[in-house]
Amino acid sequence: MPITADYIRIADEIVADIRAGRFAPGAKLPSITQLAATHKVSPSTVKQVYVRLEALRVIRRHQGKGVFVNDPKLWMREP
Amino acid sequence: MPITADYIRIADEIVADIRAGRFAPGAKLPSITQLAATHKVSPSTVKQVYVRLEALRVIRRHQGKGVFVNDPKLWMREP
DNA sequence: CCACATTTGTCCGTATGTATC
DNA sequence: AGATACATACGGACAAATGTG
Repeated sequence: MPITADYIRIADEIVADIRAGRFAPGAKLPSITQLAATHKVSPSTVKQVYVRLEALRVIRRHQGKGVFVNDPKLWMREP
Repeated sequence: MPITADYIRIADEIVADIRAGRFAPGAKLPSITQLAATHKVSPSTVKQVYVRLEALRVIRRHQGKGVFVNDPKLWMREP
């Protein structure tokens, strides 16, 4: 049974949170520092989470402002 | 005109290479060390390239073997 | 306008582990 | 056994954008 990497697990949790409505489209996600603290990982790891979610178009990163949830219509898809 | 980050520029070049047929589906991409050398960036930056391309499903990373091109049908799309 | 704190952006270097050849 | 290659995580350094006072 493979253990999932932190940066993928955390990314998946954020996607699940969005799908569950715990983060609305346009909402600001926790800062890198905060997320690192709550998940007990380094800021570098959280940055990688956000790089991944940005590639998936789940979020937009905005330097100096924060990280924001994209409209799910932009990224939701089957499979 | 904003300058693009290395890890995005390199990722885009690889996608362009695939679209142009310079890398066929299933082909093995250059190793991280090689790609870092030819682009004059650090291995860390190339890893970030591959994390991004994996999220976009352009490639599969296979520990100990290499990085391979996915079938474009898996990831090509109109935005 | 300026100073400051906060936040993300990018890149680098290192350490350790695991898989493959 | 040894070499090669990717996997993950961490830490640091500096830049750039933003907001506040």
